[in-house]
Amino acid sequence: MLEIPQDTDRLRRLPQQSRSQKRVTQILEAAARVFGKVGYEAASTTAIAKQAKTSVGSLYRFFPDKAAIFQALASFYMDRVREVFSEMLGSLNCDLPISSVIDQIIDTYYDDFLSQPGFRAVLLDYHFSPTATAIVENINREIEPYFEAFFAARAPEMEPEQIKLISMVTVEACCVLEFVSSQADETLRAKLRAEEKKLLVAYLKIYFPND
Amino acid sequence: MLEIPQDTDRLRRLPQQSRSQKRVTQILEAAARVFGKVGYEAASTTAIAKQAKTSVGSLYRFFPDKAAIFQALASFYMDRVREVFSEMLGSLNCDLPISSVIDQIIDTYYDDFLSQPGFRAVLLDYHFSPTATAIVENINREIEPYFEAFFAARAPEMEPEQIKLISMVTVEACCVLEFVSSQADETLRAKLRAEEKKLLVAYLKIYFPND
Amino acid sequence: MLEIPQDTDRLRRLPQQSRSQKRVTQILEAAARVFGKVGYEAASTTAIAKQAKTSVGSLYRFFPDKAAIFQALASFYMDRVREVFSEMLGSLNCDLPISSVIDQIIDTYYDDFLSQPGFRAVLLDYHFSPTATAIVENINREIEPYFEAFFAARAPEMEPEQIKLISMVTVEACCVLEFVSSQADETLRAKLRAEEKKLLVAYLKIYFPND
Amino acid sequence: MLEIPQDTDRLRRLPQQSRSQKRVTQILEAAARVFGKVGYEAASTTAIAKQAKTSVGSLYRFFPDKAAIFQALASFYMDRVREVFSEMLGSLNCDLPISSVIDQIIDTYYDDFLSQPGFRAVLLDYHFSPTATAIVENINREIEPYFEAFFAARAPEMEPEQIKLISMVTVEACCVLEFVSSQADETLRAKLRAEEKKLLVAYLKIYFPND
DNA sequence: TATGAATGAGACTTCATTCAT
DNA sequence: GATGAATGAAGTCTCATTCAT
Repeated sequence: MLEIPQDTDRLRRLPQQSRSQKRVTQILEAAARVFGKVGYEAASTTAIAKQAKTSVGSLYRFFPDKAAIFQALASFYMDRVREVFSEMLGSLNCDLPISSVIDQIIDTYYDDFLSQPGFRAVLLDYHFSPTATAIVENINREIEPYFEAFFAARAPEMEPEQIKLISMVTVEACCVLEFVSSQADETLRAKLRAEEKKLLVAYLKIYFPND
Repeated sequence: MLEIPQDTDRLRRLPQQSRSQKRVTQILEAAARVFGKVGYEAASTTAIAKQAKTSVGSLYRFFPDKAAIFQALASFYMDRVREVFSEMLGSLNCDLPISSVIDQIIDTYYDDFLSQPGFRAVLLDYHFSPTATAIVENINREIEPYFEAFFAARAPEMEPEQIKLISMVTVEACCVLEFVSSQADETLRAKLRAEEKKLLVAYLKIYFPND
Repeated sequence: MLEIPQDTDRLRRLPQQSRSQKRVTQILEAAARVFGKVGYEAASTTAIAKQAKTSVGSLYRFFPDKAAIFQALASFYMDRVREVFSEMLGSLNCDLPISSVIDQIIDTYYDDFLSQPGFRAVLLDYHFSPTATAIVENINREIEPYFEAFFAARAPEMEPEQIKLISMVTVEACCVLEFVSSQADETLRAKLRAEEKKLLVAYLKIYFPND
Repeated sequence: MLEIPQDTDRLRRLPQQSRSQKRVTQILEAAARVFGKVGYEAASTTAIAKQAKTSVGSLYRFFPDKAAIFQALASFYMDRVREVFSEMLGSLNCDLPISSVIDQIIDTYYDDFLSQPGFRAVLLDYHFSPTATAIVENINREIEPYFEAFFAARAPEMEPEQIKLISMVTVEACCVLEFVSSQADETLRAKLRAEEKKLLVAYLKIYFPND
């Protein structure tokens, strides 16, 4: 649902897709696929172009170099993440039990992001590709502030530092099963996801026992 | 303690290291450093050879190709992981509270494995490098059986499938903070580790409330 | 005065420049600038089109390929050179001392031709660009006949071969300072030009001592 | 005689040509040929490697990039020019008539340098190739000081500035026929060279009438 | 007819792998 | 057995040229 295509609800907002925008989108989608499959370093611009059903030349009309494609992809995801999380955590009914919140968040994060190989590639390559590291801010870092706000609302008396820590753990814990489940079958994935929710809820209950 | 060097207790035990073995060890250590710094793809065999203070030629006497080095490194870590975990989980006093067990396991896993860039590289590249993926079995999968045995001993009546699931989650959860903390400072790392222990213990208490 | 622009007296004479002719002129001017700055090989057709305030597409409507632009530019210069030299050497009063003739010729050659980067580019690239070499006749070769006629008039008894030789040397000598002076400042350029005139006059005095 | 080969008198001086030195020499000779044929921009590193009967890989072991090859070639020629001219002008008997000096100088300059396509390439590309321009000092500028010293010895009372000017003209005049004669046949070349000597001598006689 | 996006051959450069010394 | 120079396939990127709009 969050694939980069132009037919997304989210992207439909753009007035009308000019030829260029369509091309850029094609390339980013292709890049997501290729990076997702083999990683940044092993991804060749030719392969990306082929996936995008264009030529290298066209690709280079839009992106100065390979790193820029990665960066654009990362930026795209960051924007989506920011959008989705801010909307989700902002609009939550404050009386909702934490378990419901976690339920929704994990479902969204998995379905919209972690399930996409391109997103996973950005997450992983961040650790290595010198360019990538220089360019991409850890995407997860983007999400933390939303959790902080959310937790602060629940426990106004809690130390900000404490809240920050819990938020970090929460965010990271969201990725946990990503790595396990990447090769698992559908049924197992579902079970694992359920477990992950339990994991996170159990943890948060320590700090927010009444929610 | 788990650095690959030949001065390890473990390796020194070998009657006496032949010249070849020493050379292989050097190369693997070098590979761990280089893979750990730039990842599999960006690592060059020349760089590894230089780190190992040998020549590419020598390197290729021991390993047929770059993938083989990666594989050997992964195997090495797997063996260590198996050793350490089997020893640790096997020797645990069954009356030990789960929190203590988790405490020890996480400390060991972090200090002996995740703190090593080479180990992290294997973990990350496993997702991409086509060769690597083909070659390396998910290291974590190696650890699960030990947890299964451990949990089965605690809750003999539990469904094997259930146990398997809990083990998977437990193993994965051990990696959680790896990614967060890689750039964090010492103090923060310590705090995060403490949180991670809470996270896992809270989860396991669901299934083993009396431990 | 010899810049290629359409506002030249020479070109304005054309009944009225068709749109096409104007466009061709623009392109050639642009080509002169770009070739003059970076040379034939490094000049890109896009850069030429941009300089000419057209599109590559339009450029290719008039010229089949890059080499053709170079050729056209060279032809243009050759025509100008032929025009100017024939006029100059044809209209000279035969009683004029050789030094005055040289004076005028060198001034004209420098001011109208060699000072133009485009002309220099043609002269230099002639030696390399395989296409260019195949296409362009040595421009200087165009000028020789005029000198030959001129010298023959002065020394009717001289061997034609001898005259040919002197003409070649004369023509080449005109270029001499071009290369030195290209980076020199105004004052130095003037001095060098004066010396060049002396050089040539001294030489010609050998053969035409009374002129 | 000044071709870059290792069998030159000049280069023979090197104690013994190691494998590397031989390879570098091969590459530079090849570069001289290729640059000489098509110019810097149009010369491909592959073509140079092929000419040198090596692989691109080897070429890049010795030179970081194409520009470096050009630079090395230019440096080589500069060194030779400096050597040859300093030796020649330094060792000249001061009583020698100027015509003899010019005779020898022009012969040497032509036979040892200008006849070599590689040398001509360096001379020409100096005007264009941005890298080349940045790198190479105009070789001719190297020669001027030797002429200045030489002329100053002949006419101690002459203004230094005047001497500088004459030297510049002399050096440039040496190149004159280079361009004409590059496509001329043997006989014509000889004749042109003789004329060039006359040209220069006639000019210098203006300033040094008694020599 | 004018435009400039698209194409893809080919240039430069790197690096896994081989092999002569 | 050790070394590291040599090789060349493959990757990134540019630009002459074409063609749909």
